[in-house]
Amino acid sequence: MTSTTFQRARSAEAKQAREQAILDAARRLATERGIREITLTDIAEAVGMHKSALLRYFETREEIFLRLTADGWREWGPVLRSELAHDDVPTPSSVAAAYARTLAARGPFCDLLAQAPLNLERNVSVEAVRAFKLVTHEELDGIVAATRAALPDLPEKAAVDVVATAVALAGAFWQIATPGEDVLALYRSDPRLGHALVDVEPRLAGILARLLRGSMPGHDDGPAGG
Amino acid sequence: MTSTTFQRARSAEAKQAREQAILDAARRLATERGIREITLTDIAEAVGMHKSALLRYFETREEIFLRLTADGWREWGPVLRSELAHDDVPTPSSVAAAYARTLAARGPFCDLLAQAPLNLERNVSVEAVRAFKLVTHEELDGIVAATRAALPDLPEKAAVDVVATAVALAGAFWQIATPGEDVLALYRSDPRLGHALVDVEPRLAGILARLLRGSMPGHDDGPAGG
DNA sequence: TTAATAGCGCAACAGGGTTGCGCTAGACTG
DNA sequence: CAGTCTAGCGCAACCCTGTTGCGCTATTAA
Repeated sequence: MTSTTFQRARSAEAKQAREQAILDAARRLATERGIREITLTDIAEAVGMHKSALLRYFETREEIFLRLTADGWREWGPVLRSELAHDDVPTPSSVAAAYARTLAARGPFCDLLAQAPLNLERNVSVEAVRAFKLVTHEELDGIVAATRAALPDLPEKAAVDVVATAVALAGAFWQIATPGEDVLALYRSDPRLGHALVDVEPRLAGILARLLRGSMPGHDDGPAGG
Repeated sequence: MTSTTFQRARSAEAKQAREQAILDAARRLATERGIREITLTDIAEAVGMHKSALLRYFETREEIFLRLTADGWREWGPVLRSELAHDDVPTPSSVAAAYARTLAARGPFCDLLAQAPLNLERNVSVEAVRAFKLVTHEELDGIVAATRAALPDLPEKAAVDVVATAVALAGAFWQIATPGEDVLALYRSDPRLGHALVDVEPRLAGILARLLRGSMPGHDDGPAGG
């Protein structure tokens, strides 16, 4: 890919560059089709090397995507924090909208978020899980802090739950919103399957807004009792 | 399994009984280990037949679990509706608790809920997806109705979102809460990975309660403005 | 008792991830 | 610049799981 004949990576920098090339190729493919559809062979020929060579850079197929997920967190976190920081009059609605907007704009990341606990964290060494979780929790803490800076009354535990909910829903809704062509046609044809068609961003924004409102102090079943 | 020598199923009833035996075996195995771990061979030898014979009852491995998921909805729906109906003084908290209690008591169902849109609905005929979605949506409608009967002020769309959120979170939390033995040990050893340890029921109950409170009319960013 | 039907096991196949072997590119030495 | 050593890579084999075609024979009906 880089040159006509494939070069071997011997220096540390060359190896790191190759590792990055693999991640880039995997990400590009993941953006085109879903993660489920991508095989090691696909990635290998996109990079221009044999699939067995990939596994000298990553211990397993899953580790490649787990790394992409960590990268996704490191990109999404700062973007969301920045949006929250630049929100002049933050309200539950506007904060929720920021979550929904930044997540919905990252389809492949949502795909990864859904896959991570199910498939990705399973066929990987404990060390890899550890590295991944540390990144995740670090970004999560940053997002929690930014959210509470925007909405100071929001308790910390509630803020953690909001982030967890946003991530889980983004993953789930993305999966529901992107079925195969044939299934999509089915949803459109049968009126009874109407709400199988999910519009991720507004749906997510609405739910998170209501969750945030209900998470503010002074709501102990008050407005809804009996 | 049923008798010493395996009997062939020729009558319609016998065939249906065998189909059910396959589902029962798959369910039992799914309760012991996760769904991910179960192969066709496992199910086959639990039933007492060859794996290739399973595929004359189900078009694919995924269809077996998709059918189990539909069964799960048909069991969970009535149980939850009944709990909601017998709630004398329904509040967002008590309704949320009912959701959380009934879901957390159904570990394998949560596992299926997480797997369904990712893996199960993918390698299956459109007809099978259709049948599954019809069951799902029917139960979902019933649950929405029961929820609004308990909390009459809750708008319909908000109720649909609550059910969707409950299901998505139950699936996601279940996956996070049941990693491999080694990963679990990791979580316990490293204090920084503290909130990777999720206690599904109270967590779910808390989030759903706050979501319900925030979904009641008269909360247009009011109590949290500025 | 015989003939027809069709459920099932077997064994082969397909396609994905993973591993061991050996070649040779590429860097280092004198 | 030539020789040597190291280690990155391709190849091919391997494993495991889901899936399919073939043929036997249990089962049922005549």
